[in-house]
Amino acid sequence: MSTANKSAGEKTKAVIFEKALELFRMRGFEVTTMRDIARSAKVATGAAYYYFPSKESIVAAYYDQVQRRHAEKVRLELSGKAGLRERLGVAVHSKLEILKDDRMFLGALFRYTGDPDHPLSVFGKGTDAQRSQSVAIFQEAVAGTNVSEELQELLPWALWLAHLGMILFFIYDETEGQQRTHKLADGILDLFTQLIELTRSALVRPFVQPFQRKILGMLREAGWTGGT
Amino acid sequence: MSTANKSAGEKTKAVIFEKALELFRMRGFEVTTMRDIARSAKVATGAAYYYFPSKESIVAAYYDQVQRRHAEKVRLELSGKAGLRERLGVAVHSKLEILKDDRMFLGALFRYTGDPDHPLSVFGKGTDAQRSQSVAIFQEAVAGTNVSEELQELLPWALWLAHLGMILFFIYDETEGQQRTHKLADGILDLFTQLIELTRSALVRPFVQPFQRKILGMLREAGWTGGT
DNA sequence: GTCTATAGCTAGATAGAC
DNA sequence: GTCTATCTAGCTATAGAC
Repeated sequence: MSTANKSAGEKTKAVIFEKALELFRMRGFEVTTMRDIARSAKVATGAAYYYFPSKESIVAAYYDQVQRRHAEKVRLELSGKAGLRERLGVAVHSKLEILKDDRMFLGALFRYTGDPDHPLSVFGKGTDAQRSQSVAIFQEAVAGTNVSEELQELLPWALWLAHLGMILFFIYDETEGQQRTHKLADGILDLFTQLIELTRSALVRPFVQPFQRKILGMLREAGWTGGT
Repeated sequence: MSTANKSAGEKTKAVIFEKALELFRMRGFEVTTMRDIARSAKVATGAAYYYFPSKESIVAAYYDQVQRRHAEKVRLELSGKAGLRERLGVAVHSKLEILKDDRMFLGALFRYTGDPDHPLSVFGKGTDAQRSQSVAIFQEAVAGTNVSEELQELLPWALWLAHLGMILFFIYDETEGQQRTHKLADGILDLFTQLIELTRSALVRPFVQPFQRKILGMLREAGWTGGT
């Protein structure tokens, strides 16, 4: 990272990137222009476009960085933690911590959610790779804990989806340190964990099992493949 | 509707609106320009902006129309239907039917989801009115059926949220007549209904009740007020 | 390969004349 | 209420310096 062992180009790219984030954080995504970014990085507008084909692509690059950091953080903090609930807490809260100063422009990530063909659509083909990486983090959190095989497959996706919802809530959350989001996240994770517990209870299983089966069947019919 | 009993301005506005939808449907939202719309409606660009302050505001007007139609349709089809499951089916499927030709540009509705302050953000203050109207439709569907008071309050919001998700899925659904979405919708509504049934079963209630309470408490802590 | 300077296109949005 | 002219900003293109 930082300035060591980098070609001139990589340095310039890094400066543009950092200045862009600085402006996004200070003023917001919409109002920040590529001209502003270039000026702030002391390069020509063309240079900014040389490294980032679009303004959104800077946010995409930012999110790549977020995911690298998240993966690293989770790997670190997860070692030694065995309980499912605790592991899920690490995965979710560390993500929110990484994002904590960037609520101002995080919304740009959701801009093309409703446009299947856009390269930056959250659910689109263009973001397959990032999505898989993100799901993999939740897979890691779930792995090792003793849940059924079906759940081992389904849970990471459900958690990924839930975590997207949490990020959205996070963006809207104006409470100090976004405690409201952290509390909600804990509540949701508690629910997840307790529901999984229910799955195991011999008394309730006959009632819950059909639901589980139904949900899985439904998702498969809806085109969910579990990760292809 | 149509051309009777309208001032000149209202007529122009209607023409611009219809031509815009025509172009959105044919070519999509992004690639359609305000100039295209104005040209197609045989007015100057400025005239289009006189009636619609932004391109997105045309989609917003479209969505207002959708909700009027939806409310009407639901009121009509709901009369005589008493079962909860059946009533929910009416509410959801009629919505999808109204939207069926407009998947190409429906995504524009989700553009500002991540921007709390934008007037067209799905969860923002600027769309409070539309949101309440939409929730009211689900309230109507739930009303009369015998569910607990707490659920009477919570369900419409949950359904509204679920229906948003369904619309998103709908946009991505390339199957003939979007049957996949309709099937998924049925599956989700089945789940909703069966879970509510569970709530009533004396055998399982002791297990389910705490969950219900926990979810309500969680949502209230997260700022959910149930409709203020 | 890295970058500047500059010019130009497109399209959303606005101001002011009529 | 409608039009013409103009502004702004994302983005492209190019020619040339190093």
